[in-house]
Formats: sequence, structure tokens, C-alpha cells
Amino acid sequence: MKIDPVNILKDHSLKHTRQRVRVLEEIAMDAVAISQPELEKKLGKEIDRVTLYRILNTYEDKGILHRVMDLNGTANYAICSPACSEHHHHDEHVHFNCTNCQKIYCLDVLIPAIKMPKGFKASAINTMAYGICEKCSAGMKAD
Amino acid sequence: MKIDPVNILKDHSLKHTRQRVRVLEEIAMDAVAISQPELEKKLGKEIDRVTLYRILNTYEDKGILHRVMDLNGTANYAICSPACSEHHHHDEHVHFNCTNCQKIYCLDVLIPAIKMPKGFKASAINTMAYGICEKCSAGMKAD
DNA sequence: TAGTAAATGCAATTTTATGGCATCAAATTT
DNA sequence: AAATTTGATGCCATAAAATTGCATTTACTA
Repeated sequence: MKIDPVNILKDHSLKHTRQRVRVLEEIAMDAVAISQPELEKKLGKEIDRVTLYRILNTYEDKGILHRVMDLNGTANYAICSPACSEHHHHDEHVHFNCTNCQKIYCLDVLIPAIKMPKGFKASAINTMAYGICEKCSAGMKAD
Repeated sequence: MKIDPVNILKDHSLKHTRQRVRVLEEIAMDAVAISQPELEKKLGKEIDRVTLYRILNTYEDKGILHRVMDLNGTANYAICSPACSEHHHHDEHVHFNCTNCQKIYCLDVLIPAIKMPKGFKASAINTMAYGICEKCSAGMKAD
């Protein structure tokens, strides 16, 4: 799927700014989710720290990015599927957090249906697998 | 299952201190996981903030507690099953995070087996469902 | 019960996140 | 195209969360 930052912004009636485009470019670059600290390291020279926070929040609110927490409670971001809309995310695939390189992958595997106990009404579900990713198990540095 | 803080400490060759016992008591009290901030609020008068951090870390390392992250990246703690041991957690049940009262429940539902893509080796897996818990959907305050 | 090893509490520091506000840039209107 | 309006950005200050170092206290051992 081709990512076009300009159209994404237009579709969500967000102003087209250099900073917003850069953030989307950076996140779309990898097939994996990228963490807030990593983004900050990559973009820190061109985008203010505070602006980055605000852009990420806006994108999450609008359903452009989805946020996944890793083991350390650090936020990781990935592009949402087109099914996502404002205030309603559909990232119902399994995520994989490599314990070696820390990267988070969006796997092309759906989360199996889970029967909830009586009284519990689930509206979203999230599965994270932890282990070694393909790159790391192949012995190459994933960075 | 009956929780006996003193025995738990003994079993893991940890010194028996007032603070450590209190933390275990507090966490064992509820069937739900309790967040670090909540613990801090409850124990702040009797246990120093830093000590609480250290105790929780120790417990997690030893496999006494397992830590679950909620949507906001806040750490939540629950007593591990007896199968947990040092550096090897087995909390392979589904968690439920109520979006109303914020509590995290350990459901008595196992995480379904998930087929990993070629090259990905999962050693642990974690599923969190988000929605309304039984207490909140029954219209009562869960606090 | 004296000695030792470890846990606690406190102060200081670091890291991470948020809020206010002046300035600047993008879209809109004329 | 220039002016106007709307909102995004950057910087400053502040708040909140987490970590480190060290003196003191506490639990276990001999």
C-alpha cells in the first residue's frame, strides 16, 4: 500500500505542513511501528519535541496512526489501515515485539475471536507477541 | 487461591520487611491488577515512593508479580500464577482493561494459539481486551 | 546479641510530558 | 496577488514520572 502524506492530511482536513509530512514519511518508511523516542531521535533536529507530541496525538485522534505500547510502556506508532476512522481504530492484527531489536511489527495475522465472560463487553482487542523477529533470528542487525 | 506474603518472600529468598508485605497484601486484595499510581496513592503514607518502585521491580524480576501495560503506558501489577518463576512469566491468559473504571482484570480465558509468520519466534504472548467490565455495565461504581 | 548484608528513606537529578504564548505559515477571501 | 483569518509551530516554563547515590535502619546469621 502506497502512502501519500499529502492526501492523508487532506482526507482528514488537516493543514499541510512540513513537519506533519515528515512525521508521516518517517513512520511509513518502515513496515514496523516506530517508537516515540526513536522518532524524536530521527526528527529532533528538524521538528521541536513538543510539536512532535502534538502531531502524534492529532494523528492518533484522527485515526491516521495507531499507538501500541511496548513492554516498557513506550508508545509506538504505525500507519492505520484505511478502515480506521476518527475515534475508532481497527488494528485488530497481532503485533510482534522483538526482545532483541525492540522493533514492533504489525503481523498479517488477525486476532482470533475470544469469548468474553458474562458481563464483559469488549470493544477492542490487542495482542502482542514477544520474541525474536526474522531479522534478528537470521543473525543480522535489524537496525 | 490463598496468598501468604510471608511464604512468598521466603520462597524467593527475599528479606521479610513490613513494606514488602504491605505491597503484596495490597495487590492480593483485589482480583484485578492494580496500577502503580493507585498503589502509590494507597501506600504513599507508609512506603516511600522510591521503595515502592524497587519492590515492584524486584517482584517482577523474581516472577512474583506480572506487569501489564494499559493503554496509557501505565504499569499494572497482579500476582503471578504459581507457574511463574524467575525471569520466566506465564501469564498467558487474556486481560481486560475497563475503559470506564480503568481496572485490569485477569480473565480465566487462555490466549488462543497463534501461528507466527516464518522467522518469528514468539516466547510470550499478551492479549488485552478493552471495553466495559461487568461491574461498570451493571451500573455500579467499581471503585 | 553483636556483626553483616541488604532494604529503606531522603535529597538530588534526570527523563518524559504538558501548558502558555508570541510568532509564523497555510488556506481563504477579496 | 495581497490581505486576512485560522491554526500550527517553537520556545519557555512547569509538571509529572522515574532513577541514582548515599546515610541510616532493619532483618537475618553466627
